[in-house]
Amino acid sequence: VEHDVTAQTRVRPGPRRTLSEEDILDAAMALLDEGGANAASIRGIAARVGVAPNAVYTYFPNKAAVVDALVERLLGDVDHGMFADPTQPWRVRVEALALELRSQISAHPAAVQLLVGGQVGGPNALTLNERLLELLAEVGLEPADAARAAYALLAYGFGSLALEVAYLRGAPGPLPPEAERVATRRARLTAETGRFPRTVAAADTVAGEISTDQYLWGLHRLLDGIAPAGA
Amino acid sequence: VEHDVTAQTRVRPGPRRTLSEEDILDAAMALLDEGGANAASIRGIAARVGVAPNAVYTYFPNKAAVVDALVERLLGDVDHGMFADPTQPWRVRVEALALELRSQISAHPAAVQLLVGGQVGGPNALTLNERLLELLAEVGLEPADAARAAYALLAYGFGSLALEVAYLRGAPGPLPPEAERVATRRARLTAETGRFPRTVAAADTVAGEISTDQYLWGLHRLLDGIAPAGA
DNA sequence: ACCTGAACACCGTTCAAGT
DNA sequence: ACCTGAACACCGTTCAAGT
Repeated sequence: VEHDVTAQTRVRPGPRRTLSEEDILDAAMALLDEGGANAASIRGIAARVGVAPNAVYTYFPNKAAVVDALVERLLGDVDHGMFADPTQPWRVRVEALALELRSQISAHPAAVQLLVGGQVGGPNALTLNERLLELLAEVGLEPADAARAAYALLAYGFGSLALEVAYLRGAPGPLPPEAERVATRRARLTAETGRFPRTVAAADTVAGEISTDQYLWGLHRLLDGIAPAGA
Repeated sequence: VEHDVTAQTRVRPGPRRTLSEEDILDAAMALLDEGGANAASIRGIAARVGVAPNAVYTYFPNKAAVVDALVERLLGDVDHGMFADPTQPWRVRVEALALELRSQISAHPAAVQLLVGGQVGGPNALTLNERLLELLAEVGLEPADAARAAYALLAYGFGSLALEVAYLRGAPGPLPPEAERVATRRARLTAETGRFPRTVAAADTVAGEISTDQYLWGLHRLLDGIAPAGA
């Protein structure tokens, strides 16, 4: 074997701190988007940032912590602009938040599975809940009803997201355009026309409707029930 | 080494069909309940039913198929009794279905994660959707609104379940009693009193309330919005 | 403190082989 | 058709060691 010069320049252990928590989360998110929930592995992240697998444990205690941080960062990217604007009608503000959350999270479909697995109890998650409670208090709901209403709204938004992403079955990549999703859902069902006529008909009826419109329809029915007077 | 008699009685490959699909699902469910979502592995299932890991592939093509079958069986166990009773008021029937689904699924908390990952498009899932659409049609909703309402109800129920189970953070075992869950949720938050006063207050306000009551409150607000006349 | 190689105890899945 | 052992390409995590 010839004299190996590269052996001396080869990466040696030692403090370098070329990485940051953000770098790791960036890598995790990229893997998530490219390869689905399973692709965001510690080993995959390490490979992507060019480091040994166990080096990740210098930045996060375990994989759950990475996932939590990822979800938190995602929630932190939610734009509070219109939601926080007190000059807007409260329904417009709630709708804006609902749409922001939906677009932010469904931009990374695989993250929804992580969301459901985790606690969603980090600072950014709590901040969102806090702002929502403030708004509901402004509307005139007494604390107990505001609490119940916030829970209901959260559950509905959460569930809609899960239904939307269920379409993918964990397949990697971004969500296809809404029209395509609606068409696919319908096509899958047509085989079942005999046994589930109403389900198929329902897919037909709302076929022209993008799923965001269905999402907003339900949201407003819930709001109707919560504050019927239309304060 | 002495003469090994057991070597001849040792299990040999060959057709025996001592197993059934049901046996495999039973094992998967038991592992799920005992050890959480990760415990329901192909290898774990195989070990529990006393077979080599790859023998499972005689019954199911892959792990996803096992999970799908598990979810389908869970939905098949939902009791349609009161929900199917036409003599009952429609709200009572919807509530009965909502409670049945909730109790059935939260009896196996780890299954919720599987539910979110999968399609929930099997025969039993479609049957539930079909019956719900029938009922909404009986109430007098036109097809398009019935479709939207079914979607909204499904999303809400789904999301509530996810929130309920998020409490566990994937820890194995059954859900603790509701009172305990409410107390734990509150205890976790008290550390944050300064930054999230309303969120903490909300946890206090509804602390005496079991989460099923919160679930039903939201359900009825949604129903109020869907059919305000109270038909 | 930050990183390494090596190892441990796992995964899902495939393949060739036995009955 | 149903099962086996062995293997492949993965996991998350830990440990001892290097700088």
